[in-house]
Order: sequence, then C-alpha cells, then structure tokens
Amino acid sequence: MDRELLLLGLLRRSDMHGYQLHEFIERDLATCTELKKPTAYFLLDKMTRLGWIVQHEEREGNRPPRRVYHVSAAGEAQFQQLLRTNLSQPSSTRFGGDIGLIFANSLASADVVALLEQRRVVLAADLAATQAAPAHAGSLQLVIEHRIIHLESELGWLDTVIARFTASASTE
Amino acid sequence: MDRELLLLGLLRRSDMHGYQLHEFIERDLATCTELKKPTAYFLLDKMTRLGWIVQHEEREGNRPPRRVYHVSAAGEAQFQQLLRTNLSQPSSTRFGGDIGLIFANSLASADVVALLEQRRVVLAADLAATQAAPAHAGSLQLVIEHRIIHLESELGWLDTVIARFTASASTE
DNA sequence: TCCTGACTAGTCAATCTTGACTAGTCAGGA
DNA sequence: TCCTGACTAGTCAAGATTGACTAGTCAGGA
Repeated sequence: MDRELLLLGLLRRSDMHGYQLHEFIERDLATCTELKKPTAYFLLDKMTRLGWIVQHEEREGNRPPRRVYHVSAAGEAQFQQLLRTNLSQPSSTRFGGDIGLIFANSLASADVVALLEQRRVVLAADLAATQAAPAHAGSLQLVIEHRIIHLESELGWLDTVIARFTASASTE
Repeated sequence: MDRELLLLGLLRRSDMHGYQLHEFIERDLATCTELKKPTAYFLLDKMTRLGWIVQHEEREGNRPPRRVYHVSAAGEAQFQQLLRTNLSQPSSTRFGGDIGLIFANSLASADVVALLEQRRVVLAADLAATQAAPAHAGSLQLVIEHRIIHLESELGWLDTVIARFTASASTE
C-alpha cells in the first residue's frame, strides 16, 4: 500500500497526470521507491475504480489529451488511514544479498572475499554519492539521512563479513 | 533471481519436493526471505522448462505421488553464476516506511511522534526476538547478525527522527 | 521545407505473486 | 467404527509488475 500512499500524497499536493507522477518519482524519489510507468497507470486505474481519485481529460494546445487525476473525499480519508499505518508500522526489510552468503561455503573463501570486495566497492560508491547529494528541503532530508545511516551500517557489517572469510581463507 | 538461487542452492544439497522446500524456507529462512507456496511451484516449473532442474515422480507408502526435483548440470552452472552475482552486487534496499515521512507534515507533530513511538515498540520487539534466537550454525549466523545490526541501526535512526518531531511539536 | 532525435503520454503482452481453495492421509478420541 | 482436526501436496484464478512497444509533438539543423 506504500505506492498508493505515495500517489495519493503527491496528488493531494496538486492534480497531476500519470506521466508527470512517474517522472517526479523517478527523478526526485528514486532513493526511497521505485515505480515503473505501467505500474503507476495500473494503480491510478485501480484507485479510480475504488473512488479514491477522479480523472478528467485535459487538452493543452494541440497536444493529445491527457488524463489528470484529482483526490476525492474518500481518497483523502484513505490517505490519512494509509499514512497513519505507514508511520506506525515498521516495514520489514529482507536482504536478498544474504541468500548468497548462505551458500558461500560452496566457493573457496578467497573467491568469496574477492566477490564481497566488489560488493563493497559498489556500496561505498553509493554511500559517497548519497553523501554528496545536495541538502534537500524538509521531508526528503530525512530520507537521505536514513539512506546514509543504512549504507554506513551495511558497510560496517560487510567489513566484518569480509574479515571472517579472509581469516578462514588463510587456514584453507 | 535471488529466489532461483535459493531454490537451486537448497536442491543442490539434496533433492526435495516442492512442499518440503516451501516448509524449510518458511520455517528456517523466514528472517532473510519470503517465498509463498504457489511462487515456489511457479519457479520450480520455470526452472524445469529452462533445464536447470529435472523432476521425477516418487511414491511413498500409499500417499499420493510427489514431484521430486534434482539439479541438472546446467542448473549447477547457473547456480555458480547466480551465486557470484549475488555475492558481488549489493541489493539496493528501499524503505517503504520512508514514504510516510515524506508526508508527515500533513499531520500535527505530536501525532507523528505518537505514531513513530508505536513503530519503535514493534521494531524494538523485533530486535529483542532476533537477539534471543538461539545461535545458529555457520552460514545462517551471518544472516542473523546482519539482521541485528540492521535493526539496531534502524532504531538509532528512528530515535533521531522522533527527537526531531518532538522538538517541532513543542514549538507548534 | 524536411528530417532527425528527444520528449511526452500511454498501452500491451508476458511474467510473477498470492490468497483461497481442493483433496488425500493419518492419528487419536468417542 | 466413525469423526474431527492436523498435516501433506499442490492448484487456480485474480491481481501486480515490467520490458518493450506505439504514436504524437516539437526544436533545430541541412
């Protein structure tokens, strides 16, 4: 339901059409969520069926008409509900990268170390890029900081993992 | 592809049937991944089509026959490939819980604080439960530790967020 | 003027995921 | 013996997600 919350929250600020929503999310919110174009349209259609938003055609110049979405009263109520749920419940995170570690003993420890070093480089670059990002206004600042803290934590953990495999590589 | 890696990795250890795989994942690997029953069967069918695994019927007593899966040579190669990719590339994490924070200014700061306190309680309980888990053997130990470190980091971050909203609540 | 490449706006088919269901087996009590 | 509830094994249809595609607009150069 996070994506529905996101769309409602953006539409609540100002009416938009689908493409505009998608662009905004890909450009400005890429750090905290992903929302492909067809998914955005799918969700907008679903929310229209549920009566959370209403759409109307709009025509600008001689460009083809666009569907502009507007949050209804029911949608506003839903937004409040979704927002409270989102804030009060932690979203459980699963680390796909841990699955490889479960099977790491299929490889020589030296190989595992080499592969994890690669992972480390990408992670460190991601952290550096996030830290270098310009200080954003208000609410997005929290998201950026969250990301930085998370990536720092990941790097620290990864280093302990690498250290362990390095140790076992020397005794093989 | 993480789920394919997981299934291949488990089947490589010993042949299993679908239900058995699902049970094992739900019971022992719930901390690091989720894999619903129909998804497991879907992926097993797909991997069979791709030639990564082969299935054969097996009958025990007068129970209904079961399909037992076995990793083929092509599947073994694929496993190595997927494992190396998984280890060398960090899996980018998205925090659905951050979406609510983007719109937190729609609520009174005092309300946000109350909601985040709830989130904190659940998170702390999760951490306590994970720390209390019995020390697992070898590779799963890494996953548990990862989870603990992550949850500690999340709690620390959440506390700074709560502090900020508490501060702004007092000036409203 | 005409062409090219970029931008806008959205659709489609294929794939993936899941809640709810079916259907057989078995152990233990009434 | 018969019934109930739990376990085993898997299916189905509905819903969600995405890569690849379509089709119109527009600016700028040849």
